[in-house]
Amino acid sequence: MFNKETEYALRALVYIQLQNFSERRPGIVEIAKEIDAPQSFSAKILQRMVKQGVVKSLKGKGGGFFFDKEKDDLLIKDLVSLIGGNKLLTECGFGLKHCDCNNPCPLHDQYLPIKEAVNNLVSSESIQSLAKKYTKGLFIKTNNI
Amino acid sequence: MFNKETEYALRALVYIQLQNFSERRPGIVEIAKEIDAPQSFSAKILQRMVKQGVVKSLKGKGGGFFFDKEKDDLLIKDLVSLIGGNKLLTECGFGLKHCDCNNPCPLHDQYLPIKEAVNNLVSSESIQSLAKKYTKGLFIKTNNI
DNA sequence: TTACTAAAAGACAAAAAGGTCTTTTAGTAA
DNA sequence: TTACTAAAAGACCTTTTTGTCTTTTAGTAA
Repeated sequence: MFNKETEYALRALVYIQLQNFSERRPGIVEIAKEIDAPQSFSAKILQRMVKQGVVKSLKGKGGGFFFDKEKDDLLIKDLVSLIGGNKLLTECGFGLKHCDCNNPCPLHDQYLPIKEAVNNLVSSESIQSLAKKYTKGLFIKTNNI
Repeated sequence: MFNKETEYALRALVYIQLQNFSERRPGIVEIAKEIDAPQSFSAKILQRMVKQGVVKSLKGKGGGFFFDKEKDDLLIKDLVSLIGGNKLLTECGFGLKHCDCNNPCPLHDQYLPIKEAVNNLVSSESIQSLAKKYTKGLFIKTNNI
């Protein structure tokens, strides 16, 4: 559904939030290991996230990544559009440049509800709501990856 | 939703079927132009389709691509799995290697019905059913791309 | 203030996706 | 049988995605 960058960002941010709930600030080595993603690549992605104000970081001993508690939850939709997106949300399944209800491609009728469901998913869930699913004990292992 | 290769194959095959309905066998130059796809790339893709028995071709003057009328309709699902697939159908939205109802990722519950809808789409539509939508006058321009 | 820890920056590299070009082969029609 | 048309084959190229590596900067704690 998402590209690798978005996927790693998603997992990393959920992990950071989960640790933040226990007043911990995980560092990049720990994060990459726990979410099973390449360390340098994850570092690069998180750096971008910090630059864009999505998450904060602290250097030096005891440092790591954390969310600003004052800030609103981060919707998956906003994360996705920040990184560059999910083609499912915008593009025509048949590849037409101008496909809509008035001028539909042959897949349009069946594809539209799928798009809407994806849109609904990314609009209704946030990094925080996903992290809470872990804390609610719905998942046994954090690193079941 | 699909990668470029699948998308071009889909459009090309629908166009071929549509022309076949009028007893025509379009050549690669015509096909590429009508479906708005790179000619050489489309040629390569259709050659693979011929090799795999999905569609037939005839060389020389008056030649071109055509479907074997004796054969069953080609489901989009089968085309997709032939080319290499649609990640939407198989992969976990969160990127977990082992994600299922017993061990769900935090996106699982919302993502599952989406997957099912995609599966339903590709299982219920075929090149022929899509081509028929054009012949039924649902679309004004064939090359509205 | 020194030693250590951790993020920041960005050049570089590998792999995959997407695409082009040239030559060969096969068939048709005149 | 010649000229033409069209697909087949495959080497090669470009761009994007995914990822690595090294150096620098910043902050913390002792």
